[in-house]
Amino acid sequence: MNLSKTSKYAFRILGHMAKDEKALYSAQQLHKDIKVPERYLRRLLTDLSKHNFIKSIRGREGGFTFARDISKITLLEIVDSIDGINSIDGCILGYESCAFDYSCPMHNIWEETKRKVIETLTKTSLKDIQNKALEVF
Amino acid sequence: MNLSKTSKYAFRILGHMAKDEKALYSAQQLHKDIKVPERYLRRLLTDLSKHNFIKSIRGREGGFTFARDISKITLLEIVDSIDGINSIDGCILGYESCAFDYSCPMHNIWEETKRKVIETLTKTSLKDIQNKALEVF
DNA sequence: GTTAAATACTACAATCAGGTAGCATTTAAT
DNA sequence: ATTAAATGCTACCTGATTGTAGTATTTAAC
Repeated sequence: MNLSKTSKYAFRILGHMAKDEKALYSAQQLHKDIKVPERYLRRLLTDLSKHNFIKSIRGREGGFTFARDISKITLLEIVDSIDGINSIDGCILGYESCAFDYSCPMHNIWEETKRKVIETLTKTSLKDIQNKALEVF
Repeated sequence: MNLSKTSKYAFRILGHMAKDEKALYSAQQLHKDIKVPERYLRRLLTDLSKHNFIKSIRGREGGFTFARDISKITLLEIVDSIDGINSIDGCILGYESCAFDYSCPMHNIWEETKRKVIETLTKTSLKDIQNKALEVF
């Protein structure tokens, strides 16, 4: 169960962009709005556009805008594209082969909790968090 | 939401030791039983004894044994001692000040899930996982 | 066509978690 | 006393993640 800092940044970026889902955002503007280091943010934006969450428009008056319907973009998909599903779904003791017949001592105890986490990440789309907060950061 | 590899190692160690809760384990023996790098394991054992989960007995015929009742040692306490409670309880977007009046866009959505995770870690003690698995690793 | 403002690429620097090594200390067996 | 087998301390190594910088490329405005 591990959410990298980069995934958190991705949540911030896309979550913020979702507030005005049709708008075009420049890296510079986003940097002013959310707390992510500028150059790292820019690199991450390029990355997110390669994963087809957003699309980039180059040149003057360019920027980033959503590539598809934000009600179809789930939080799990975002984490998965950056950290991989195993970062959430893996064995809590870190064993590679923990499943089926041979399971770790915490397997059953942790199963339901993990399911709950994955369920939330799966059923929550960017649309769902669109207008959720004041975001005074 | 972040469980470090070290916390996972701690779970493995203590979980394994719980199988025979009164026994004395040497670092060498533990290294044979669970998959944790030997020197790192030793350092971690010293650390766990400083946190009073186990106690160390030095000298020949020494080793480690539980310092207190394993039904009183919760998984949360273990994570907390290594990663800090914030690694579990912190804001999913990584904001320091996400709480109360000003919260991040995912605050409410994530709250319940987080509560579920913390609940499981809090109510599960080492006693609870004592004889749970085959542990064929 | 030139300029300005944007993204793209690539390499490098810094930080941190994970892992290793050497030597010191302790204590039971002999 | 000596030895062997255990833990304790501290410094260093390594690799992955995070963050920075320089330069190239694209495109609208003029």
